[in-house]
Amino acid sequence: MTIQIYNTMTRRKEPLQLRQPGHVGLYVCGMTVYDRCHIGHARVMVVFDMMVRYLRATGLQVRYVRNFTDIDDKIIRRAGELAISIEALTGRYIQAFQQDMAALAVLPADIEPRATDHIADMQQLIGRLLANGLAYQSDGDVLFSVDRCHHYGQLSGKSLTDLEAGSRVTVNEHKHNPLDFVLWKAAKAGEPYWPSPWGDGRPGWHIECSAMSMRYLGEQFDIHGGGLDLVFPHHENEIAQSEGSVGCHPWVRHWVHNGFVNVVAADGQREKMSKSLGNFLTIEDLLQHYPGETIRLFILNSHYRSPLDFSYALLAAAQAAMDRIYGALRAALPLTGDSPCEPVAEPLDQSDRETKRFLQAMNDDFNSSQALAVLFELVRQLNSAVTQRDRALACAMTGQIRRLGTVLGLVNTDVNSWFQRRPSLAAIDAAEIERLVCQRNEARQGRRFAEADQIRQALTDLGVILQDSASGTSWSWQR
RNA sequence: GGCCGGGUGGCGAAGUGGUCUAACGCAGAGGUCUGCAAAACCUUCACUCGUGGGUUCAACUCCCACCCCGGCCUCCA
Repeated sequence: MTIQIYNTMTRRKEPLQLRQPGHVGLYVCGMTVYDRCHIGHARVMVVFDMMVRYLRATGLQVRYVRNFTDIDDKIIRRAGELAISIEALTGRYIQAFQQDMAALAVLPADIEPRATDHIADMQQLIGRLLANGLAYQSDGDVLFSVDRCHHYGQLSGKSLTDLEAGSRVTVNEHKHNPLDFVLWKAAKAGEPYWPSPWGDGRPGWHIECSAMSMRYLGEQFDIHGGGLDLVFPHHENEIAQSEGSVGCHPWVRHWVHNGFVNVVAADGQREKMSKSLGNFLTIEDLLQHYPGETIRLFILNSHYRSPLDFSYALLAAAQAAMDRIYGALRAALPLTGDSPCEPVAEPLDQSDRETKRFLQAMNDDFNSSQALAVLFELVRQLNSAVTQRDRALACAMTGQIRRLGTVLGLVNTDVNSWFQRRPSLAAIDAAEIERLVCQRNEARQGRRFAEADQIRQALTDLGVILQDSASGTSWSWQR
């Protein structure tokens, strides 16, 4: 079964073609670290994490590179505002990023390079571009000459003439073409700089991704990803400068972009969530209300290329869906024992109908939405198995749910801790709850139902939900 | 203005020439179970896929027009 993957360059799904069979080189444009991550960032990270997990689950060897942009105008400005060093600022937000990713079950990339550690690589590329006549110096800057690039505009489906006609870029004296972009910026007073053959300065934004991706994946590689908003100009420029410097085409085989997260405003209008619009919610904010897995399910419930509207109501629905999965696993616990969780040690095969359908969905441009549907079918089967007290089937289904869930980065939590994650405002602790549950069960055994109901009501008022079953009473915090 | 996406039930969201009288989740209704609940299970919940034409034996799925929404063309995931 081949994996079909949508290529922004050709605007169609294509079979995944690897330069080296069995090995995938993947580069994703990461964060500019000057603030907390918002849900838009969460989406890119979760989506590509899901892809990496899946590619690995099919037996492919993936080398995943995701960078940190740790030098740029916004970082410099922000550090100035906070009166701290750039290193302190970027260090702080890299740490915050890693915390957020851990909560979302996003695995670290294999290599997480920082721009400032690759200045020499960038300078080398810039030197080659100058030597190849594709770049020029002007007032201490080094600029890329888009007119010298035949393919310019191919990725974003734009032509140079269209771009110039509709250009909002102000005409700049020292640019040959208004669309020329900076490779190396001359140092300004008070800003950090590095020495270079063209004078002191710092790199332009786009060159870092060319330098770091080629550094770790070679001059040509398989997949380059990022948010849809990076298609133009960032990725367009990366292609121009990369192909121009190393002289290979195509530089990258597959271009993969995820859709935006939109925010629905009070008036019903939706718009892209972004830093510049100031309408963003941070992952940290969301984690106050819901576990990371719920946010992850919310993201993976729609296809990665579709727009995704965010609201707390939608997140609540995702929470209910997660509870359904964990609810089934919990109900099965008395039958299956504590940890029938099978690690994904071996590549997924098509041994059963559900796994086959799961693979088919994921092979079709990572259709996580359909894959999730398979997961929920397994959940129903597990519930039935538990009702029928079919231990073998319950164990099998539990294993399947854990196994396929892991491929999506879901179902990572211990069942009881999922339901017993204590809300911050809770006025009662677990020991006290257990004590009351026992007391109530004694009352029930003595058929003193009024007393039992009274205890249950008291717990309900404190936000604790009870469920009686043949194998005992379980409790959860109210959502 | 140029260029891209998209409009599917109460909500979210798959599907994209016949298997679709449309997956899956949330919410709702009825039933089973339960001391009562809850959960679970069963049944039910779009004769219909923005609107109007066209192509076809057959369209939600292809083509045309129109309406509406979002995005890119500037930093942005």
